[in-house]
Amino acid sequence: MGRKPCCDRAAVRRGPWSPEEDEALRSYVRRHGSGGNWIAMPKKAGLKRCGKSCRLRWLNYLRPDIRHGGFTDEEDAIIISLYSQLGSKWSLIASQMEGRTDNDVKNYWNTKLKKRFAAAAVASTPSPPPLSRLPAPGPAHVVTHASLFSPLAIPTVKTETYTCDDFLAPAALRDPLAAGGCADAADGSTSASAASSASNWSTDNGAANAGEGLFLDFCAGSDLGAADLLQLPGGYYYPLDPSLSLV
DNA sequence: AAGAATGTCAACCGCGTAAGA
DNA sequence: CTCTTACGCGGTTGACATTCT
Repeated sequence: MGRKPCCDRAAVRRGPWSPEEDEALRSYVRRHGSGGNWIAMPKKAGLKRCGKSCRLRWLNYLRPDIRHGGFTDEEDAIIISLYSQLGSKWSLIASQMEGRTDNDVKNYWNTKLKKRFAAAAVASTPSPPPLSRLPAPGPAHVVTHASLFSPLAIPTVKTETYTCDDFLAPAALRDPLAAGGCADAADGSTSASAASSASNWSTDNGAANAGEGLFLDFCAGSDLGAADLLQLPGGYYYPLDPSLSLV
């Protein structure tokens, strides 16, 4: 007993879109917009497609401002940082990035970033965490993304597009990093303007982190400048270059 | 060269919810 | 209010491409 389908599956085409269908959809939306009704639109546009399918095709592929692939380090940083704060709110994350769709960001996370992230976590396990961060005694911890970060309250969601600067460490924090010191939490002060990015730099671990099971202690080696690290909530760092070795 | 394994990404599915009747 | 409808979203699937053995 599933939910009833949104359209007659026997009467609609499914699977990959042909160039002709793309063109029909594109030209219809250009002339009329979606008309505020995706369900009725395919019929008007002469398409034998489900309205949902049309909407998805337009939003994820045909929209003129879409960019595919070629994610930059800055975009990686944005995704990782926002994921650490928001979780799998792909539409929210994508909305902070020019020309990216939730589907694109989700796919990119699942196929690339997640693995880099997992590899970093594995690489960090052999070295014991600093005493000040030892987890409280308790049951064995399962290593999940959620377990890597403390919950973080997001006061507001930035409505404009993030820039790379939003994710650069404050100068006071960057200097000790560039000097090769271990990337431990600084004082958390920040001059970042956006509320959410400011929260990125609020590095006070506080009591919220007590009991967290696994800690990523990325220490900056001599070849590892601050620009190569993304700081994550809770005083953690993520190496933007996957080839960088972790201590 | 061929088959298997793995990666990538477009598309689908179904749930939650807002809006309107 | 309740019900219906459509939209938007996140999770998942499956086809195709690429790499490995």
